[in-house]
Amino acid sequence: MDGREHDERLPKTLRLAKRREFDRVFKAGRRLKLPGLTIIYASNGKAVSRLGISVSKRRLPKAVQRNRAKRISRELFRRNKALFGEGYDFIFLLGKKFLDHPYTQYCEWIRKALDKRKGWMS
RNA sequence: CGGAGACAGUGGGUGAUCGCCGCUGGGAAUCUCCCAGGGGAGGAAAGUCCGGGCUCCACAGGGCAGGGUGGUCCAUAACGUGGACCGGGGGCGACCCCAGGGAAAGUGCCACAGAAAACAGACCGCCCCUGAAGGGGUAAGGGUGAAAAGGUGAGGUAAGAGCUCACCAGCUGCGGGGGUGACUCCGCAGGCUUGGCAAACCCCACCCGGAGCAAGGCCAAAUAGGGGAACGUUCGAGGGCGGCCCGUCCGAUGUUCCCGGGUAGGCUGCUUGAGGUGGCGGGCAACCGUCAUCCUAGAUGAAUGAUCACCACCUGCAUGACGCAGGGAACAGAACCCGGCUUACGGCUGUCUCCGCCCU
RNA sequence: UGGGGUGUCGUCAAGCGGUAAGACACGGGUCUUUGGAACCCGCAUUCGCAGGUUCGAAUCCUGCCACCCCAG
Repeated sequence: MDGREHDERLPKTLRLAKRREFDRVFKAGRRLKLPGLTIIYASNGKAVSRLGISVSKRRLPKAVQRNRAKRISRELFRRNKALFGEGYDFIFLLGKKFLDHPYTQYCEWIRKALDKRKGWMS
């Protein structure tokens, strides 16, 4: 894949960082369920789409597991930014089974799921 | 060769592509981007079980309450940690384990069994008196129990008993030798001997103020409210001065400005430290001194990653050799910083020691 | 990050140094044509785990493990 054509960067400005931002998406967002992963999204009125990750200490009790799950989640968003369009905030809500499936499997699932919901873009 | 004991080290590497967070330099340019360089998890970062530094609060000194520690001497900033030694226990041994002060200050507990479980006492028994019932003496033997009031031998006696004696064990006191000390060795005297549990209450000695970096410090929107100044408006409510009007002051209200507290948010604390490495010196050692040298993460909805290839390195098969297949790790992720303890952990390497068997 | 609490049979639980109450459930039996109810009997050798103290530990001490709750 040619990195110059697609912007695969993910600086802090494309991340949700405040409690209010998370609360807004949780309250107003629509949900998309995958095994071990729930994607919540809501439009944000900006020119870019942003990512927030939420993982419960109850579901993944060890810090190593949580860190790894977050990193894989970031890669999923970063390498597939084109799929997520513009002007939306996404929250990846990670579950206990998230680490049971490999990265490539989730790439496939997200691609299919977002294709099916083409309508939400327009 | 096999088994065992005590320790120490290591905790993957190279390359490619796409990313993340600080730092330094430069450029856009205004609080965000771009380029280059360099840095970016651990031996336990963990559990949060102890101890300190640091910060704020409290505080004359001392005591009480509460909590902790518990052989001795060292080490240390300090410790519940470490070292050496003493005492006790386990192992053929290398070696390992021990909260290891006080029970003749006091209180309490010791189930069941047993006569009796702690100022002793007497079931069977033994002995004496006696016609028997019963009375008296005794603690050697039996039996119970986790534990039964020194052990062995001799004398002694109606039968017996430290009742007497010798030796042994233990206790107390004194003297002497060794050791800083815990303690140990030797001698003498005493009374013959006084159970266990203080991780039961307790006594003794020593130690401990409380909270925690979300500590603490600084900057500071919006909104509401507080203080002050200036100007202005009108029904000027109401009130003070005044006999009354006028006037004047306070004042509800409006605009502007200033001040202080302070929320969101931001900055700081924030990484150079009881620091690492090496040499020399002191000490049995823990550790200490000194010289040289090095700078080694600072995130904050929280960076240190993903994908691919190859290789160290393991496992299995095959073994004359080449090789083939699979895996490519385990435990685990910094959150103010150190010293310990404890727990988790795949594989590999090294040093010293003990026991057994065989060969020379 | 800091603080607090609980682990005893399948479930709810008492016991707090001396052979581990009880209830429900479960298994067997009596009764009944059968089922239910009732009655009788049975049911914890690891009291979360590992050491230690004690003659003796679910209970006391130490170290772990798991779960739950609270503050921000």
